[in-house]
Amino acid sequence: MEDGNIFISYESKMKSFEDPLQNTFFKYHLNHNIKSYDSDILCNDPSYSEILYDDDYINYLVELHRPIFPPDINVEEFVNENENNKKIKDMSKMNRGNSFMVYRKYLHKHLQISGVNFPMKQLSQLASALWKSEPENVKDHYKVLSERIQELHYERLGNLIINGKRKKSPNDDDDDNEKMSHKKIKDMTKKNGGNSFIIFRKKLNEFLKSKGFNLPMQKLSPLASDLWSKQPEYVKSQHKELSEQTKKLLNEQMKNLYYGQDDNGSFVNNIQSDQLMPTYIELE
DNA sequence: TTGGCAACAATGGAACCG
DNA sequence: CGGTTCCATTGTTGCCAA
Repeated sequence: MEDGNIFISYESKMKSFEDPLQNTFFKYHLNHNIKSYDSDILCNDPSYSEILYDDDYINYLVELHRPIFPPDINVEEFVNENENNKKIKDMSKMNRGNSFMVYRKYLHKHLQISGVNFPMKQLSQLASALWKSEPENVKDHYKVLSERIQELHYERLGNLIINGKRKKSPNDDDDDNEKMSHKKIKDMTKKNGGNSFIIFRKKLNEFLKSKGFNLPMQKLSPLASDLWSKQPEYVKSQHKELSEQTKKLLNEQMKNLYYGQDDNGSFVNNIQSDQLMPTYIELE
Protein backbone atom coordinates (compact mmCIF):
# COMPACT_ATOMS: atom_id res chain seq x y z
CA MET A 1 0.00 0.00 0.00
CA GLU A 2 2.89 2.29 0.75
CA ASP A 3 4.05 2.70 -2.78
CA GLY A 4 1.92 3.84 -5.63
CA ASN A 5 -0.59 1.71 -7.32
CA ILE A 6 -2.46 -0.95 -5.44
CA PHE A 7 -4.56 -1.80 -8.45
CA ILE A 8 -1.66 -2.70 -10.62
CA SER A 9 -1.24 -6.08 -12.25
CA TYR A 10 0.50 -9.01 -10.71
CA GLU A 11 3.55 -8.71 -12.89
CA SER A 12 4.75 -5.36 -11.70
CA LYS A 13 3.33 -5.40 -8.22
CA MET A 14 3.69 -8.80 -6.74
CA LYS A 15 7.30 -9.12 -7.69
CA SER A 16 8.19 -6.76 -4.90
CA PHE A 17 6.90 -9.31 -2.41
CA GLU A 18 9.05 -12.38 -2.13
CA ASP A 19 6.28 -13.73 0.06
CA PRO A 20 2.82 -12.97 -1.34
CA LEU A 21 1.40 -12.98 2.16
CA GLN A 22 3.34 -9.86 2.92
CA ASN A 23 0.75 -7.97 0.99
CA THR A 24 -1.72 -7.34 3.77
CA PHE A 25 -4.61 -6.52 1.47
CA PHE A 26 -3.98 -9.66 -0.45
CA LYS A 27 -3.75 -11.71 2.68
CA TYR A 28 -7.02 -10.29 3.94
CA HIS A 29 -8.60 -11.14 0.66
CA LEU A 30 -7.31 -14.69 0.78
CA ASN A 31 -8.55 -15.26 4.28
CA HIS A 32 -11.96 -13.75 3.79
CA ASN A 33 -12.83 -14.55 0.22
CA ILE A 34 -10.80 -17.50 -0.91
CA LYS A 35 -10.61 -19.30 2.40
CA SER A 36 -9.21 -22.49 1.01
CA TYR A 37 -5.81 -22.02 -0.45
CA ASP A 38 -2.47 -23.69 -0.08
CA SER A 39 -0.05 -21.24 1.42
CA ASP A 40 2.93 -23.43 0.59
CA ILE A 41 2.14 -23.52 -3.09
CA LEU A 42 1.19 -19.89 -2.92
CA CYS A 43 4.64 -18.92 -1.76
CA ASN A 44 6.53 -21.26 -4.04
CA ASP A 45 4.57 -21.33 -7.25
CA PRO A 46 4.24 -17.91 -8.84
CA SER A 47 1.71 -19.09 -11.39
CA TYR A 48 -0.60 -20.17 -8.57
CA SER A 49 -0.37 -16.88 -6.74
CA GLU A 50 -0.66 -15.02 -9.98
CA ILE A 51 -3.99 -16.61 -10.73
CA LEU A 52 -5.31 -15.84 -7.30
CA TYR A 53 -4.02 -12.32 -7.51
CA ASP A 54 -5.09 -11.24 -10.93
CA ASP A 55 -8.35 -13.06 -11.30
CA ASP A 56 -9.80 -12.46 -7.91
CA TYR A 57 -7.88 -10.03 -5.84
CA ILE A 58 -7.96 -7.05 -8.17
CA ASN A 59 -11.55 -7.75 -8.88
CA TYR A 60 -12.24 -7.88 -5.17
CA LEU A 61 -10.45 -4.64 -4.48
CA VAL A 62 -12.31 -2.89 -7.22
CA GLU A 63 -15.73 -4.30 -6.54
CA LEU A 64 -15.40 -3.46 -2.90
CA HIS A 65 -15.59 0.21 -3.80
CA ARG A 66 -18.05 0.34 -6.64
CA PRO A 67 -20.49 3.17 -6.05
CA ILE A 68 -24.17 2.43 -6.00
CA PHE A 69 -26.31 3.21 -8.97
CA PRO A 70 -28.08 5.43 -9.61
CA PRO A 71 -26.04 8.02 -7.75
CA ASP A 72 -27.81 10.65 -5.72
CA ILE A 73 -26.22 13.65 -7.34
CA ASN A 74 -27.93 16.97 -7.09
CA VAL A 75 -26.99 18.96 -10.14
CA GLU A 76 -27.51 22.27 -8.42
CA GLU A 77 -25.34 21.33 -5.48
CA PHE A 78 -22.73 20.06 -7.83
CA VAL A 79 -22.57 23.35 -9.66
CA ASN A 80 -22.55 25.30 -6.44
CA GLU A 81 -19.63 23.32 -5.18
CA ASN A 82 -17.62 24.01 -8.26
CA GLU A 83 -18.46 27.65 -8.07
CA ASN A 84 -17.13 27.79 -4.57
CA ASN A 85 -13.93 26.25 -5.70
CA LYS A 86 -11.23 28.74 -4.90
CA LYS A 87 -8.87 27.95 -7.70
CA ILE A 88 -10.99 28.67 -10.71
CA LYS A 89 -8.96 29.60 -13.72
CA ASP A 90 -11.49 30.34 -16.39
CA MET A 91 -15.16 30.97 -15.76
CA SER A 92 -16.09 29.91 -19.22
CA LYS A 93 -14.48 26.55 -18.67
CA MET A 94 -15.82 25.93 -15.23
CA ASN A 95 -18.19 23.02 -14.84
CA ARG A 96 -17.07 21.48 -18.05
CA GLY A 97 -15.78 18.26 -16.69
CA ASN A 98 -16.99 15.17 -18.52
CA SER A 99 -18.92 12.14 -17.41
CA PHE A 100 -15.89 10.49 -15.97
CA MET A 101 -15.07 13.52 -13.88
CA VAL A 102 -18.53 13.45 -12.39
CA TYR A 103 -18.15 9.77 -11.75
CA ARG A 104 -14.86 10.17 -9.98
CA LYS A 105 -16.13 12.97 -7.83
CA TYR A 106 -19.08 10.90 -6.79
CA LEU A 107 -16.83 7.95 -6.07
CA HIS A 108 -14.68 10.18 -3.92
CA LYS A 109 -17.65 11.23 -1.83
CA HIS A 110 -19.02 7.76 -1.71
CA LEU A 111 -15.74 6.51 -0.30
CA GLN A 112 -15.36 9.34 2.17
CA ILE A 113 -18.75 8.58 3.60
CA SER A 114 -17.68 5.03 4.23
CA GLY A 115 -14.48 6.26 5.78
CA VAL A 116 -12.15 5.33 2.98
CA ASN A 117 -9.74 7.98 1.87
CA PHE A 118 -7.48 7.21 -1.04
CA PRO A 119 -4.86 9.59 -2.24
CA MET A 120 -5.99 11.27 -5.42
CA LYS A 121 -3.64 9.33 -7.62
CA GLN A 122 -4.99 6.02 -6.47
CA LEU A 123 -8.52 7.27 -6.57
CA SER A 124 -8.10 8.14 -10.21
CA GLN A 125 -6.83 4.67 -10.91
CA LEU A 126 -9.64 3.05 -9.00
CA ALA A 127 -12.16 5.25 -10.77
CA SER A 128 -10.68 4.20 -14.06
CA ALA A 129 -10.91 0.50 -13.23
CA LEU A 130 -14.49 0.88 -12.11
CA TRP A 131 -15.45 3.10 -15.01
CA LYS A 132 -14.18 0.64 -17.54
CA SER A 133 -16.40 -2.05 -16.19
CA GLU A 134 -19.52 0.06 -15.91
CA PRO A 135 -22.26 -0.78 -18.41
CA GLU A 136 -23.27 1.66 -21.09
CA ASN A 137 -26.39 2.84 -19.39
CA VAL A 138 -24.42 3.86 -16.32
CA LYS A 139 -21.98 5.80 -18.42
CA ASP A 140 -24.84 7.43 -20.25
CA HIS A 141 -26.39 8.43 -16.99
CA TYR A 142 -23.24 10.23 -15.98
CA LYS A 143 -22.97 11.81 -19.36
CA VAL A 144 -26.43 13.26 -19.03
CA LEU A 145 -25.53 14.49 -15.58
CA SER A 146 -22.39 16.19 -16.83
CA GLU A 147 -24.37 17.86 -19.58
CA ARG A 148 -26.99 19.13 -17.21
CA ILE A 149 -24.29 20.48 -14.95
CA GLN A 150 -22.79 22.32 -17.85
CA GLU A 151 -26.14 23.62 -18.91
CA LEU A 152 -26.99 25.01 -15.52
CA HIS A 153 -23.66 26.73 -15.33
CA TYR A 154 -24.13 28.30 -18.73
CA GLU A 155 -27.58 29.37 -17.78
CA ARG A 156 -26.28 31.17 -14.72
CA LEU A 157 -23.45 32.67 -16.67
CA GLY A 158 -25.89 33.87 -19.27
CA ASN A 159 -28.12 35.56 -16.74
CA LEU A 160 -25.07 37.12 -15.26
CA ILE A 161 -23.88 38.58 -18.48
CA ILE A 162 -27.29 39.87 -19.47
CA ASN A 163 -28.45 41.20 -16.18
CA GLY A 164 -25.30 41.95 -14.32
CA LYS A 165 -25.77 41.17 -10.68
CA ARG A 166 -29.44 42.09 -10.70
CA LYS A 167 -31.65 39.13 -10.35
CA LYS A 168 -33.75 38.83 -13.40
CA SER A 169 -37.21 40.26 -13.06
CA PRO A 170 -39.84 37.53 -13.31
CA ASN A 171 -41.73 38.83 -16.30
CA ASP A 172 -38.77 40.04 -18.23
CA ASP A 173 -39.60 37.81 -21.10
CA ASP A 174 -37.27 39.57 -23.41
CA ASP A 175 -37.73 37.30 -26.37
CA ASP A 176 -35.16 34.55 -26.44
CA ASN A 177 -32.80 35.32 -23.62
CA GLU A 178 -33.93 32.06 -22.11
CA LYS A 179 -32.38 30.13 -24.91
CA MET A 180 -29.21 32.10 -25.01
CA SER A 181 -27.28 29.34 -23.33
CA HIS A 182 -24.50 27.36 -24.86
CA LYS A 183 -23.46 28.89 -28.10
CA LYS A 184 -23.90 32.54 -27.31
CA ILE A 185 -22.30 32.29 -23.91
CA LYS A 186 -19.47 30.34 -25.33
CA ASP A 187 -19.03 32.95 -27.99
CA MET A 188 -19.11 35.75 -25.49
CA THR A 189 -16.69 34.19 -23.10
CA LYS A 190 -14.51 33.05 -25.88
CA LYS A 191 -14.56 36.33 -27.66
CA ASN A 192 -13.21 38.11 -24.66
CA GLY A 193 -11.86 40.94 -26.72
CA GLY A 194 -10.84 38.81 -29.64
CA ASN A 195 -7.76 36.96 -30.66
CA SER A 196 -4.52 38.61 -31.54
CA PHE A 197 -5.49 39.25 -35.13
CA ILE A 198 -8.80 40.81 -34.22
CA ILE A 199 -7.04 43.18 -31.87
CA PHE A 200 -4.55 43.99 -34.57
CA ARG A 201 -7.32 44.74 -37.01
CA LYS A 202 -9.09 46.91 -34.50
CA LYS A 203 -5.95 48.91 -33.85
CA LEU A 204 -5.38 49.25 -37.54
CA ASN A 205 -8.87 50.58 -37.97
CA GLU A 206 -8.36 53.16 -35.25
CA PHE A 207 -5.08 54.17 -36.77
CA LEU A 208 -6.61 54.61 -40.18
CA LYS A 209 -9.48 56.58 -38.78
CA SER A 210 -7.09 58.93 -37.08
CA LYS A 211 -5.54 59.50 -40.47
CA GLY A 212 -8.90 60.26 -41.97
CA PHE A 213 -9.47 56.94 -43.71
CA ASN A 214 -12.70 55.19 -43.01
CA LEU A 215 -12.66 51.68 -44.43
CA PRO A 216 -15.64 49.36 -44.49
CA MET A 217 -15.10 45.93 -43.03
CA GLN A 218 -14.90 44.34 -46.42
CA LYS A 219 -11.86 46.44 -47.21
CA LEU A 220 -10.38 46.49 -43.76
CA SER A 221 -10.25 42.75 -43.23
CA PRO A 222 -8.22 41.78 -46.27
CA LEU A 223 -5.89 44.69 -45.70
CA ALA A 224 -5.43 43.70 -42.08
CA SER A 225 -4.92 40.12 -43.10
CA ASP A 226 -2.23 41.07 -45.57
CA LEU A 227 -0.44 43.31 -43.10
CA TRP A 228 -0.76 40.73 -40.37
CA SER A 229 0.97 38.13 -42.43
CA LYS A 230 3.87 40.50 -42.90
CA GLN A 231 4.25 41.35 -39.27
CA PRO A 232 7.43 40.27 -37.54
CA GLU A 233 7.15 37.63 -34.90
CA TYR A 234 7.48 39.97 -31.97
CA VAL A 235 4.50 42.03 -33.05
CA LYS A 236 2.38 38.94 -33.30
CA SER A 237 3.46 37.64 -29.95
CA GLN A 238 2.81 40.99 -28.36
CA HIS A 239 -0.69 40.98 -29.71
CA LYS A 240 -1.18 37.47 -28.55
CA GLU A 241 -0.12 38.41 -25.07
CA LEU A 242 -2.48 41.34 -25.20
CA SER A 243 -5.40 39.16 -26.09
CA GLU A 244 -4.60 36.76 -23.31
CA GLN A 245 -4.28 39.59 -20.85
CA THR A 246 -7.61 41.01 -21.88
CA LYS A 247 -9.20 37.64 -21.56
CA LYS A 248 -7.86 37.27 -18.08
CA LEU A 249 -9.18 40.64 -17.08
CA LEU A 250 -12.63 39.92 -18.38
CA ASN A 251 -12.56 36.65 -16.57
CA GLU A 252 -11.70 38.42 -13.36
CA GLN A 253 -14.60 40.79 -13.84
CA MET A 254 -16.92 37.92 -14.42
CA LYS A 255 -15.67 36.23 -11.31
CA ASN A 256 -16.33 39.35 -9.31
CA LEU A 257 -19.84 39.44 -10.65
CA TYR A 258 -20.28 35.81 -9.89
CA TYR A 259 -19.31 36.16 -6.32
CA GLY A 260 -21.33 39.30 -5.89
CA GLN A 261 -18.31 41.46 -5.25
CA ASP A 262 -18.58 45.12 -5.96
CA ASP A 263 -18.42 45.70 -9.62
CA ASN A 264 -16.34 48.69 -10.29
CA GLY A 265 -17.27 47.66 -13.69
CA SER A 266 -15.50 50.00 -16.02
CA PHE A 267 -14.64 47.90 -18.96
CA VAL A 268 -10.98 47.59 -19.40
CA ASN A 269 -10.76 48.05 -23.05
CA ASN A 270 -8.35 50.87 -23.32
CA ILE A 271 -5.44 49.13 -24.80
CA GLN A 272 -2.65 51.56 -25.28
CA SER A 273 -0.70 49.63 -27.76
CA ASP A 274 -0.08 52.32 -30.30
CA GLN A 275 3.57 51.49 -30.27
CA LEU A 276 2.71 48.05 -31.49
CA MET A 277 1.64 49.48 -34.75
CA PRO A 278 3.90 48.57 -37.59
CA THR A 279 6.04 51.41 -38.76
CA TYR A 280 5.25 50.67 -42.34
CA ILE A 281 1.73 50.69 -43.53
CA GLU A 282 1.31 50.96 -47.20
CA LEU A 283 -2.03 52.17 -48.37
CA GLU A 284 -2.75 51.55 -51.91
C1' DT B 1 -13.69 19.08 -44.61
C1' DT B 2 -11.57 15.95 -41.64
C1' DG B 3 -8.59 13.82 -38.59
C1' DG B 4 -5.20 13.99 -35.07
C1' DC B 5 -3.22 16.07 -31.14
C1' DA B 6 -2.91 18.88 -27.04
C1' DA B 7 -5.22 21.33 -23.54
C1' DC B 8 -8.42 21.08 -20.08
C1' DA B 9 -12.01 20.12 -16.81
C1' DA B 10 -11.54 18.46 -10.70
C1' DT B 11 -8.72 17.11 -6.97
C1' DG B 12 -5.63 16.87 -2.92
C1' DG B 13 -1.41 15.08 -1.65
C1' DA B 14 3.50 14.60 -3.34
C1' DA B 15 7.31 16.61 -5.07
C1' DC B 16 9.86 20.41 -6.17
C1' DC B 17 12.07 25.00 -5.87
C1' DG B 18 13.97 29.36 -4.20
C1' DC C 1 8.84 27.36 4.89
C1' DG C 2 5.73 29.01 1.25
C1' DG C 3 4.15 28.82 -3.00
C1' DT C 4 3.91 26.35 -7.53
C1' DT C 5 3.74 22.27 -10.51
C1' DC C 6 2.89 17.45 -11.05
C1' DC C 7 0.28 13.35 -10.89
C1' DA C 8 -3.44 10.08 -12.18
C1' DT C 9 -7.66 9.64 -15.00
C1' DT C 10 -11.50 10.03 -19.50
C1' DG C 11 -14.11 12.53 -22.66
C1' DT C 12 -14.76 16.92 -25.09
C1' DT C 13 -13.18 20.72 -27.51
C1' DG C 14 -10.56 23.81 -30.35
C1' DC C 15 -6.97 24.48 -33.24
C1' DC C 16 -3.83 23.32 -36.83
C1' DA C 17 -2.44 21.17 -40.96
C1' DA C 18 -3.35 18.47 -45.07
